[in-house]
Amino acid sequence: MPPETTTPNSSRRSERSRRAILDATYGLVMEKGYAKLTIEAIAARAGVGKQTIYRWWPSKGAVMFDAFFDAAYSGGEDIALPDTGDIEADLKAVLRATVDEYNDPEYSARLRALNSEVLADSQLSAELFDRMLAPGLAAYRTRLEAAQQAGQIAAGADLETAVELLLSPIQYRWQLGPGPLTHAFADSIVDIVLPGLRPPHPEG
Amino acid sequence: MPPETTTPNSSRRSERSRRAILDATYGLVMEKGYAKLTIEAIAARAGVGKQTIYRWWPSKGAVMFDAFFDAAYSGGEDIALPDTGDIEADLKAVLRATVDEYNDPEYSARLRALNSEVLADSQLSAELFDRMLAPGLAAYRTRLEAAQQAGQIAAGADLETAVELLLSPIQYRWQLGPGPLTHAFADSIVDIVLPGLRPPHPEG
Amino acid sequence: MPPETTTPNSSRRSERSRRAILDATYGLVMEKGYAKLTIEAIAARAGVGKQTIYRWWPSKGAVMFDAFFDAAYSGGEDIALPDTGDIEADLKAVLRATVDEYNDPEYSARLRALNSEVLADSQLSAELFDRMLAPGLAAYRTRLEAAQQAGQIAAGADLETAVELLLSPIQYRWQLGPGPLTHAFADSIVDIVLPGLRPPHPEG
Amino acid sequence: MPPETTTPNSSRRSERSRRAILDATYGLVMEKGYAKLTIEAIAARAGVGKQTIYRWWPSKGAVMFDAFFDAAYSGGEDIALPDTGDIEADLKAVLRATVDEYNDPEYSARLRALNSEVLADSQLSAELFDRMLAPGLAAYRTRLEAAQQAGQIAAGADLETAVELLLSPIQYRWQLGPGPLTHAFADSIVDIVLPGLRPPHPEG
DNA sequence: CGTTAACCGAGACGGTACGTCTCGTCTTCAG
DNA sequence: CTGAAGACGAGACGTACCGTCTCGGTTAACG
Repeated sequence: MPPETTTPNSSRRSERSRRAILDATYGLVMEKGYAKLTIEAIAARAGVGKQTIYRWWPSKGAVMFDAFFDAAYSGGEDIALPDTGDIEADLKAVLRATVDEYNDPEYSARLRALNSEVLADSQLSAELFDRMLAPGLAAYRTRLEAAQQAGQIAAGADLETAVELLLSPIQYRWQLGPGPLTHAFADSIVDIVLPGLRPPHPEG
Repeated sequence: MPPETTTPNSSRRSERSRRAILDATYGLVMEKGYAKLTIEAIAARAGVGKQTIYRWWPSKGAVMFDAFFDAAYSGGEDIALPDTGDIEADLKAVLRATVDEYNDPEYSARLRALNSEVLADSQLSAELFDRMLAPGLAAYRTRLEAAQQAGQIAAGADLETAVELLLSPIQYRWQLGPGPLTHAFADSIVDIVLPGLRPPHPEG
Repeated sequence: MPPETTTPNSSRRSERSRRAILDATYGLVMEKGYAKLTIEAIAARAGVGKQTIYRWWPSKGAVMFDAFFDAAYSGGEDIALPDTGDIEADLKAVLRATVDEYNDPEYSARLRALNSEVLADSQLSAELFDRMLAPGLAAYRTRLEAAQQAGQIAAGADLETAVELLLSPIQYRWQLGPGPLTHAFADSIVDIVLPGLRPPHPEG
Repeated sequence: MPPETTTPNSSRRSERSRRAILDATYGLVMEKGYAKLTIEAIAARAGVGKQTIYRWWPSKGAVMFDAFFDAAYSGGEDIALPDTGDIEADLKAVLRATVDEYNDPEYSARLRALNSEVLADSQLSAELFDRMLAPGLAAYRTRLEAAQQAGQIAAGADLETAVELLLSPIQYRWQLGPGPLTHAFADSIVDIVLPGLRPPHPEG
C-alpha cells in the first residue's frame, strides 16, 4: 500500500526539516492564530529556507493541514464508540465528551484555524472531511447500526442523516454561538433525535 | 427612526462615500472572492481615499460584514414561516427552500466569505448571529410554538434545541460536504426531528 | 495699490490667529526641526483650522519665513557696526560676534531651517536676502566706507566684494564644515582681506 | 584598491539594481527637483522593489547623494589647478570656470538638491564635504603652496583660510543671490585676496 | 570512492498590500 | 457669516510577506 499523504516523498528529503516545519507551524498557529501565520515565520522558527517549504507544500493551508493532522493522529488510534447496550446512555456520554473537547481552548483554536482555511479553499474541504471527520461519523454510524440490530432503532431509519443530526448542532453552536455548549445541550439533542428513530411499536 | 448600523454615525459623515464603499466591497467579493479582497481595491473602485475606510471600519471583515448585511436586509422584510396548519409540510417546504438557497452559487459565495471571516475573528461571530441568523431562528421557533399550541408537539419539548436540529445539518453539509444538499435530505431531517417532538399520546 | 507683503492683510483677519500660528510654527521648528514641521501640527498647536493657514500663506516655507522674521526683527533694532577708528579691531570684533552667533545651537537650527527652505524654493531666496541679510551687509559696507574716507582703505577698493569676502567664509564653514568656527578663523579672514584693501602708499 | 562607496557591499547584491536605482534617481531629480523626488517613483522607474532601496540606503538623501557622486566622479579624474607660474592668472582662470559651472542650470539644480538635503541632515554634511569638496580645496591649496615656494606668497600666510576666501563668495552669491555671478566678480575676489597674501617686501 | 546532482540554509529580488501620515480642499456647525 | 473642527480624495511613507530566484555547502546515490 503506497503511503497516502498530501506531500510527495523522496529519498532525498530531509526528515529533520519536515518535522521542524510541522512543529513550527503547529506552534505558531497556537500562539498567534491562523490568520497571522506566515511562511517566513515558519521558515525562521524551523531554521529552514523558505524554498524548502515551497518545494514540498503548495500552500500555507496545506502545511497547516499536515501539521494538524500529524499532531492529531500521530498515534493512529482506532476510534470506536462505547457499546454498553444502552444506546441513549452511550450517545449522551460521547456527545458530552465531544462538547468538552470543543470547550477546550487549544482544541477550539486548532479547529477554528482548520475550518477557516477550509471555507476559503473548498478543495481542502473534502480532504478535511475524509481524513479527519469521516472516521468519527463512521464510528457513530456503526454504533447506531448495532442499536438497530438490537431493535432499539427502527429498521428503516435514515442513519446517515441521524449521525449528522447528532453532531451538527454542536458544531453549529461552537461556530456561531447561538447558545452555550453544555452537557445539557448534548442530552437535549439525544432526547429529540433518538425518539425519532425508535421502532413504531415500542416494546409494549 | 434612527438608522441602526454597526459603524458609528456622525453628522459629518459622507453618505455618498459610505454607499460607494459598501457597493464596491459587495461587488469585489462576488467577483474575486473574500480572500482576494483588499482595502486598496475597495477604495479605488469606490473612488474614495483609504483613510475614509479606516476611519469608519476597524477591519476588512467589518466592511464586508456591513456590505453584506446592507445587501441582504436593505428591504427590512419581515421573516415568518408559513402556517398551513400542517407543521410537517410547512417545515419541509421551508427547509427545501433553504437547501435551494445554499445551492445557489452566489448565495453560497457570500456565505462562505462571511463565515470565513467570522471564524477568524470571533468577535464578529456574535454579531453575525444576532443580526443575520437570530431572526431566522426566531421565525422557526414561532412556528413550532404554534404547532405546540395546536397539540402537534409535546408541551414540554425543547424548542430551542429543536430549531437548531432542523437548521444545523444543512449548514454542516454545505460547509463540510459529507453528502449532497438535496430536498430528500431536508425531508429526512424533518422525518427524524418531528417524531421526536410529538406528544406522547397522539390523536388516538 | 494693495500692500505688497508676503501675507496680505485684511480688516477681517484675526490677529489672535496670526500670532498663534507664527508662535506655534517657531516653537515647532525649534523642537522638531524644519523637516518634520507639518501644517497640521501648526494648526493643532495654534488651535486654529488648517484653512486659516492656507488662506493667508501660500506654503509651509512662507509661514516659517514669517515666523522667523517676526521673531528676529520684532524689535526693529537698528543695526550698525561699531566705529572706534580702528577698522581692523572693529571688523574682528564683529566677526567674532558673528561666529559666536553661528555657534549658538538655537540660532544655528533656525538658520538651517531657513536655508534649507530657501534652497528648495529659489523664489524665497531673494526675499530672505532682502529682508534678513541685506541690512547686515549694508552695515558692513557703511563701516568700510568710513574707513575708506579715513584713508585706511584704498579709494578704488571694491567694497561690495570686500563685504562678501568677510562674511561668506563663515557661512561656508558653518554650512559645509571644512573646519571649526573659531575666533581665530574670524581674525584670519580680516588678516587677509584687510591688507588687500589697503591704500598703495600707507601713511609713510 | 577596495571600492570606496557609502553603501555596504555584499556578494549577493545585484549590481544591475544598484545602477538602475542611481540612474533613475539622477534622472528624476533633474526632471522634477529634489523636493518632488519619491522613493516610489525611483523604484518604479528603476523597475525595482521599494525594499531593495530601503535595504541598501538609509534615506532618500543618501540615495540621491550616491547618485550624484556616481554621476560626477565616475571617471575618477584627478583634479589639479593649472600652474603657468603666474598665480594671479591661474586663480582667475579657475574661478571664472567655477563661476561658469555655477551658472549652468543643470549643475545648479544638482547642487541645489544636494545642499538642500545636506542642510537638513547634518550628518551628510561632513560626507558631502569630504567626498565632493575637499579634493577641490586641496587642489587650490597645492597651487597656493607652489606660489609660496616661488616667493609670490608670504611664507607665513594662512593658506587654509585663503582657499576658503577664494571659493566661499561664489557659493554665497549662488545660494543667496546678493549679486550676479560674473567673471568680473571672480576677478574681484582674486584682486583682493592675493594682495593680502603677498610677501612683505615685494620683488625689490 | 570520487562525481555529481538534488536538497539544504540563507536571503536578495520584483512585487502587492498594509495601515499611517500629511497634503490641500471642502463642508458643517457653533458663537 | 467667520473660523474651529475635521471629513474628504489623493498618494507617499516605511514595513511585512509573497513566491521566485540565485548562491555556496553538504550529502547521498551512482558510476
